[in-house]
Amino acid sequence: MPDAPTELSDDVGFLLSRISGDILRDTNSALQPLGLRARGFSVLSCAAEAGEEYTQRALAARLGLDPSQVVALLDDLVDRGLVERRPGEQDRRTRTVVATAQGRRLHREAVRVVAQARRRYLSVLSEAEVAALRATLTRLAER
Amino acid sequence: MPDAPTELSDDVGFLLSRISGDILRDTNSALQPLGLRARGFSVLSCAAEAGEEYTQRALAARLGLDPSQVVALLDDLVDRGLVERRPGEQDRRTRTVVATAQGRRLHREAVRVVAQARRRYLSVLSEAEVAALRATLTRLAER
DNA sequence: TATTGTTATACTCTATAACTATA
DNA sequence: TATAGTTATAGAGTATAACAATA
Repeated sequence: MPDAPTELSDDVGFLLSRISGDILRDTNSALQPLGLRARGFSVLSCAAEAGEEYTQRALAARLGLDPSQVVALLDDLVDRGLVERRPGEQDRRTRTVVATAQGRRLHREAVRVVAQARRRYLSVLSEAEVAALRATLTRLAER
Repeated sequence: MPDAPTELSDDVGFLLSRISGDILRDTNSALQPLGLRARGFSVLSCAAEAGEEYTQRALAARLGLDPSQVVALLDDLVDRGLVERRPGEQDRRTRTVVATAQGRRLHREAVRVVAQARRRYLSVLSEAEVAALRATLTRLAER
Protein backbone atom coordinates (compact mmCIF):
# COMPACT_ATOMS: atom_id res chain seq x y z
CA MET A 1 0.00 0.00 0.00
CA PRO A 2 1.63 3.20 -1.17
CA ASP A 3 1.78 5.92 1.41
CA ALA A 4 1.96 9.67 1.17
CA PRO A 5 5.53 10.93 1.42
CA THR A 6 6.84 12.28 4.68
CA GLU A 7 9.62 14.40 3.20
CA LEU A 8 8.73 18.04 2.85
CA SER A 9 10.25 18.28 -0.63
CA ASP A 10 7.91 15.53 -1.84
CA ASP A 11 4.77 17.14 -0.53
CA VAL A 12 2.60 18.39 -3.35
CA GLY A 13 1.23 21.18 -1.18
CA PHE A 14 4.67 22.52 -0.36
CA LEU A 15 5.79 22.29 -3.98
CA LEU A 16 2.65 24.03 -5.19
CA SER A 17 3.05 26.92 -2.79
CA ARG A 18 6.73 27.42 -3.68
CA ILE A 19 6.10 27.38 -7.40
CA SER A 20 2.92 29.36 -7.22
CA GLY A 21 4.77 32.07 -5.33
CA ASP A 22 7.61 32.08 -7.86
CA ILE A 23 5.31 32.29 -10.84
CA LEU A 24 3.25 35.01 -9.16
CA ARG A 25 6.34 37.17 -8.68
CA ASP A 26 7.32 36.46 -12.28
CA THR A 27 3.86 37.41 -13.53
CA ASN A 28 3.69 40.59 -11.47
CA SER A 29 7.02 41.82 -12.73
CA ALA A 30 6.05 41.02 -16.32
CA LEU A 31 2.80 42.96 -15.91
CA GLN A 32 4.32 45.91 -14.09
CA PRO A 33 5.00 48.01 -17.22
CA LEU A 34 1.28 47.77 -17.98
CA GLY A 35 0.28 48.91 -14.50
CA LEU A 36 -1.32 45.56 -13.70
CA ARG A 37 -0.76 42.76 -11.24
CA ALA A 38 -1.89 39.15 -11.41
CA ARG A 39 -5.19 39.63 -9.60
CA GLY A 40 -6.17 42.73 -11.51
CA PHE A 41 -5.26 40.95 -14.72
CA SER A 42 -7.49 38.00 -13.86
CA VAL A 43 -10.43 40.32 -13.20
CA LEU A 44 -9.80 42.17 -16.44
CA SER A 45 -9.66 38.83 -18.24
CA CYS A 46 -13.10 37.85 -17.01
CA ALA A 47 -14.44 41.21 -18.14
CA ALA A 48 -12.74 41.05 -21.54
CA GLU A 49 -13.20 37.46 -22.58
CA ALA A 50 -16.13 37.03 -24.90
CA GLY A 51 -19.06 34.85 -23.95
CA GLU A 52 -20.36 35.23 -20.43
CA GLU A 53 -20.96 38.43 -18.55
CA TYR A 54 -20.15 38.00 -14.91
CA THR A 55 -21.88 39.46 -11.92
CA GLN A 56 -19.39 40.40 -9.22
CA ARG A 57 -20.44 37.35 -7.22
CA ALA A 58 -19.92 34.99 -10.14
CA LEU A 59 -16.60 36.64 -10.88
CA ALA A 60 -15.45 36.11 -7.31
CA ALA A 61 -16.43 32.45 -7.48
CA ARG A 62 -14.66 32.00 -10.78
CA LEU A 63 -11.45 33.54 -9.43
CA GLY A 64 -11.59 31.94 -6.00
CA LEU A 65 -11.72 35.33 -4.29
CA ASP A 66 -13.98 36.73 -1.63
CA PRO A 67 -16.65 39.06 -3.09
CA SER A 68 -15.32 41.87 -0.90
CA GLN A 69 -11.91 41.61 -2.54
CA VAL A 70 -13.47 41.97 -5.97
CA VAL A 71 -14.91 45.35 -5.01
CA ALA A 72 -11.51 46.94 -4.48
CA LEU A 73 -9.98 45.33 -7.56
CA LEU A 74 -12.90 46.58 -9.67
CA ASP A 75 -12.79 50.06 -8.14
CA ASP A 76 -9.22 50.38 -9.38
CA LEU A 77 -9.96 49.09 -12.88
CA VAL A 78 -13.05 51.31 -13.15
CA ASP A 79 -11.09 54.38 -12.03
CA ARG A 80 -8.65 53.71 -14.83
CA GLY A 81 -11.40 53.36 -17.43
CA LEU A 82 -10.66 49.70 -18.14
CA VAL A 83 -13.96 48.13 -17.07
CA GLU A 84 -17.51 49.21 -16.38
CA ARG A 85 -20.10 48.06 -13.86
CA ARG A 86 -23.52 47.75 -15.48
CA PRO A 87 -26.72 47.34 -13.51
CA GLY A 88 -28.07 43.80 -13.77
CA GLU A 89 -31.11 43.48 -15.98
CA GLN A 90 -33.27 40.90 -14.24
CA ASP A 91 -31.94 41.39 -10.72
CA ARG A 92 -31.29 44.97 -9.74
CA ARG A 93 -29.11 43.96 -6.82
CA THR A 94 -26.42 42.67 -9.16
CA ARG A 95 -23.90 44.53 -11.25
CA THR A 96 -22.37 43.01 -14.32
CA VAL A 97 -18.76 43.56 -15.31
CA VAL A 98 -17.61 44.41 -18.85
CA ALA A 99 -14.35 45.70 -20.29
CA THR A 100 -14.21 49.02 -22.13
CA ALA A 101 -12.49 49.32 -25.51
CA GLN A 102 -9.40 50.56 -23.70
CA GLY A 103 -9.66 47.64 -21.28
CA ARG A 104 -9.83 45.16 -24.13
CA ARG A 105 -6.75 46.71 -25.72
CA LEU A 106 -4.78 46.52 -22.49
CA HIS A 107 -6.02 42.99 -21.94
CA ARG A 108 -4.71 41.85 -25.32
CA GLU A 109 -1.33 43.34 -24.51
CA ALA A 110 -1.33 41.76 -21.05
CA VAL A 111 -2.19 38.34 -22.47
CA ARG A 112 0.81 38.62 -24.76
CA VAL A 113 3.12 39.63 -21.93
CA VAL A 114 1.90 36.89 -19.60
CA ALA A 115 2.10 34.22 -22.29
CA GLN A 116 5.71 35.20 -22.91
CA ALA A 117 6.52 35.02 -19.20
CA ARG A 118 4.88 31.57 -19.02
CA ARG A 119 6.83 30.21 -21.96
CA ARG A 120 10.02 31.34 -20.30
CA TYR A 121 9.07 30.02 -16.88
CA LEU A 122 7.86 26.65 -18.18
CA SER A 123 10.68 26.21 -20.67
CA VAL A 124 12.27 23.44 -18.60
CA LEU A 125 9.26 21.27 -19.38
CA SER A 126 8.33 19.58 -22.65
CA GLU A 127 5.09 20.54 -24.37
CA ALA A 128 3.57 17.24 -23.33
CA GLU A 129 4.49 17.87 -19.72
CA VAL A 130 2.92 21.31 -19.77
CA ALA A 131 -0.25 19.87 -21.30
CA ALA A 132 -0.37 17.11 -18.67
CA LEU A 133 0.22 19.64 -15.89
CA ARG A 134 -2.55 21.87 -17.20
CA ALA A 135 -4.95 18.92 -17.43
CA THR A 136 -4.16 17.75 -13.91
CA LEU A 137 -4.51 21.22 -12.41
CA THR A 138 -7.80 21.71 -14.24
CA ARG A 139 -9.18 18.52 -12.76
CA LEU A 140 -8.14 19.65 -9.27
CA ALA A 141 -9.72 23.05 -9.85
CA GLU A 142 -13.02 21.40 -10.82
CA ARG A 143 -13.38 19.45 -7.61
CA MET B 1 3.67 26.48 -33.89
CA PRO B 2 1.76 25.90 -30.69
CA ASP B 3 0.99 29.01 -28.76
CA ALA B 4 0.36 29.69 -25.09
CA PRO B 5 -3.34 29.76 -24.30
CA THR B 6 -5.12 33.07 -24.01
CA GLU B 7 -8.01 31.84 -21.87
CA LEU B 8 -7.56 32.53 -18.19
CA SER B 9 -8.75 29.06 -17.20
CA ASP B 10 -5.99 27.50 -19.29
CA ASP B 11 -3.22 29.57 -17.79
CA VAL B 12 -0.96 27.44 -15.63
CA GLY B 13 -0.17 30.40 -13.39
CA PHE B 14 -3.82 31.09 -12.65
CA LEU B 15 -4.55 27.40 -12.03
CA LEU B 16 -1.54 27.09 -9.74
CA SER B 17 -2.55 30.06 -7.65
CA ARG B 18 -6.14 28.86 -7.27
CA ILE B 19 -5.16 25.35 -6.27
CA SER B 20 -2.29 26.43 -4.11
CA GLY B 21 -4.65 28.69 -2.19
CA ASP B 22 -7.21 25.90 -1.79
CA ILE B 23 -4.67 23.40 -0.58
CA LEU B 24 -3.13 25.95 1.78
CA ARG B 25 -6.50 26.56 3.43
CA ASP B 26 -7.05 22.82 3.61
CA THR B 27 -3.61 22.30 5.19
CA ASN B 28 -4.05 25.09 7.70
CA SER B 29 -7.37 23.77 8.90
CA ALA B 30 -5.96 20.25 9.17
CA LEU B 31 -3.03 21.54 11.24
CA GLN B 32 -5.08 23.84 13.44
CA PRO B 33 -5.71 21.30 16.21
CA LEU B 34 -1.94 20.97 16.55
CA GLY B 35 -1.43 24.73 16.82
CA LEU B 36 0.49 24.84 13.56
CA ARG B 37 0.05 26.42 10.16
CA ALA B 38 1.63 25.49 6.85
CA ARG B 39 4.63 27.77 7.14
CA GLY B 40 5.43 26.86 10.72
CA PHE B 41 5.06 23.21 9.78
CA SER B 42 7.54 23.57 6.93
CA VAL B 43 10.09 25.18 9.28
CA LEU B 44 9.55 22.45 11.84
CA SER B 45 10.00 19.85 9.11
CA CYS B 46 13.41 21.23 8.20
CA ALA B 47 14.40 21.16 11.84
CA ALA B 48 13.09 17.65 12.43
CA GLU B 49 14.10 15.80 9.31
CA ALA B 50 17.26 13.83 9.82
CA GLY B 51 20.33 14.59 7.76
CA GLU B 52 21.22 18.21 7.33
CA GLU B 53 21.22 20.89 9.94
CA TYR B 54 20.12 24.18 8.47
CA THR B 55 21.35 27.64 9.26
CA GLN B 56 18.53 30.16 9.19
CA ARG B 57 19.77 31.43 5.86
CA ALA B 58 19.84 27.97 4.32
CA LEU B 59 16.43 27.25 5.74
CA ALA B 60 15.01 30.41 4.17
CA ALA B 61 16.48 29.43 0.81
CA ARG B 62 15.08 25.93 1.08
CA LEU B 63 11.59 27.21 1.87
CA GLY B 64 11.61 30.11 -0.55
CA LEU B 65 11.13 32.62 2.26
CA ASP B 66 12.93 35.82 3.12
CA PRO B 67 15.41 35.34 6.00
CA SER B 68 13.55 37.99 7.97
CA GLN B 69 10.38 35.93 7.84
CA VAL B 70 12.19 32.92 9.24
CA VAL B 71 13.10 34.88 12.37
CA ALA B 72 9.46 35.37 13.40
CA LEU B 73 8.47 31.80 12.54
CA LEU B 74 11.39 30.46 14.59
CA ASP B 75 10.69 32.79 17.51
CA ASP B 76 7.26 31.23 17.81
CA LEU B 77 8.48 27.64 17.56
CA VAL B 78 11.28 28.33 20.05
CA ASP B 79 8.85 29.94 22.51
CA ARG B 80 6.80 26.77 22.39
CA GLY B 81 9.80 24.53 23.01
CA LEU B 82 9.59 22.82 19.61
CA VAL B 83 12.95 23.86 18.14
CA GLU B 84 16.25 25.27 19.35
CA ARG B 85 18.71 27.72 17.83
CA ARG B 86 22.27 26.52 18.31
CA PRO B 87 25.31 28.72 17.71
CA GLY B 88 27.09 27.72 14.51
CA GLU B 89 30.36 25.87 15.08
CA GLN B 90 32.64 27.15 12.33
CA ASP B 91 30.91 30.47 11.72
CA ARG B 92 29.77 32.25 14.85
CA ARG B 93 27.46 34.54 12.89
CA THR B 94 25.18 31.64 12.04
CA ARG B 95 22.64 29.81 14.14
CA THR B 96 21.64 26.30 13.34
CA VAL B 97 18.09 25.02 13.77
CA VAL B 98 17.20 21.70 15.41
CA ALA B 99 13.96 20.22 16.72
CA THR B 100 13.59 19.28 20.37
CA ALA B 101 12.18 15.89 21.39
CA GLN B 102 8.80 17.54 21.79
CA GLY B 103 9.19 19.16 18.39
CA ARG B 104 9.94 15.83 16.77
CA ARG B 105 6.86 14.29 18.36
CA LEU B 106 4.64 17.09 17.13
CA HIS B 107 6.24 16.89 13.72
CA ARG B 108 5.44 13.19 13.38
CA GLU B 109 1.83 13.91 14.27
CA ALA B 110 1.69 16.83 11.85
CA VAL B 111 3.12 14.72 9.03
CA ARG B 112 0.34 12.20 9.59
CA VAL B 113 -2.34 14.87 9.60
CA VAL B 114 -1.02 16.59 6.48
CA ALA B 115 -0.63 13.31 4.62
CA GLN B 116 -4.25 12.48 5.36
CA ALA B 117 -5.39 15.90 4.14
CA ARG B 118 -3.37 15.43 0.95
CA ARG B 119 -4.82 12.01 0.22
CA ARG B 120 -8.28 13.47 0.55
CA TYR B 121 -7.50 16.54 -1.52
CA LEU B 122 -5.75 14.60 -4.29
CA SER B 123 -8.24 11.74 -4.33
CA VAL B 124 -9.68 12.83 -7.68
CA LEU B 125 -6.35 11.91 -9.27
CA SER B 126 -4.91 8.48 -9.94
CA GLU B 127 -1.66 7.49 -8.26
CA ALA B 128 0.15 7.83 -11.55
CA GLU B 129 -1.19 11.34 -11.99
CA VAL B 130 -0.07 12.36 -8.52
CA ALA B 131 3.39 10.94 -9.19
CA ALA B 132 3.60 12.79 -12.51
CA LEU B 133 2.42 16.01 -10.88
CA ARG B 134 5.01 15.67 -8.13
CA ALA B 135 7.77 15.03 -10.66
CA THR B 136 6.80 18.01 -12.79
CA LEU B 137 6.56 20.37 -9.82
CA THR B 138 9.92 19.16 -8.56
CA ARG B 139 11.54 19.96 -11.88
CA LEU B 140 10.04 23.44 -11.81
CA ALA B 141 11.22 23.95 -8.24
CA GLU B 142 14.78 23.04 -9.23
CA ARG B 143 15.08 25.70 -11.89
C1' DT C 1 33.99 44.84 2.65
C1' DA C 2 30.67 41.24 2.80
C1' DT C 3 27.48 38.21 5.18
C1' DT C 4 24.29 36.42 9.24
C1' DG C 5 20.67 37.22 12.03
C1' DT C 6 17.69 40.73 13.45
C1' DT C 7 14.43 44.75 13.68
C1' DA C 8 11.34 47.91 11.68
C1' DT C 9 8.15 49.16 8.29
C1' DA C 10 5.09 49.10 4.60
C1' DC C 11 2.47 46.79 1.29
C1' DT C 12 -0.35 42.88 -0.57
C1' DC C 13 -3.45 39.30 0.22
C1' DT C 14 -7.04 36.93 2.84
C1' DA C 15 -10.89 36.40 6.17
C1' DT C 16 -14.96 38.05 8.73
C1' DA C 17 -18.66 40.60 10.12
C1' DA C 18 -21.96 44.06 9.46
C1' DC C 19 -24.64 47.36 6.64
C1' DT C 20 -27.99 48.75 2.41
C1' DA C 21 -30.73 47.72 -1.17
C1' DT C 22 -33.06 44.66 -3.41
C1' DA C 23 -35.34 39.94 -3.94
C1' DT D 1 -35.83 35.89 5.19
C1' DA D 2 -32.24 35.62 2.05
C1' DT D 3 -28.87 37.41 -1.32
C1' DA D 4 -25.78 41.17 -3.95
C1' DG D 5 -22.69 44.59 -3.39
C1' DT D 6 -20.24 47.30 -0.15
C1' DT D 7 -17.50 48.91 3.89
C1' DA D 8 -14.46 48.35 7.70
C1' DT D 9 -11.09 45.93 10.07
C1' DA D 10 -7.89 42.63 11.37
C1' DG D 11 -4.66 39.11 10.43
C1' DA D 12 -1.41 36.55 7.47
C1' DG D 13 2.03 36.75 4.01
C1' DT D 14 5.67 39.30 1.41
C1' DA D 15 9.30 42.83 0.35
C1' DT D 16 12.93 46.17 1.61
C1' DA D 17 16.15 48.63 4.07
C1' DA D 18 19.09 49.20 7.87
C1' DC D 19 21.76 47.73 12.01
C1' DA D 20 25.17 44.93 15.16
C1' DA D 21 28.17 41.08 15.25
C1' DT D 22 31.26 38.39 12.83
C1' DA D 23 33.86 36.92 8.74
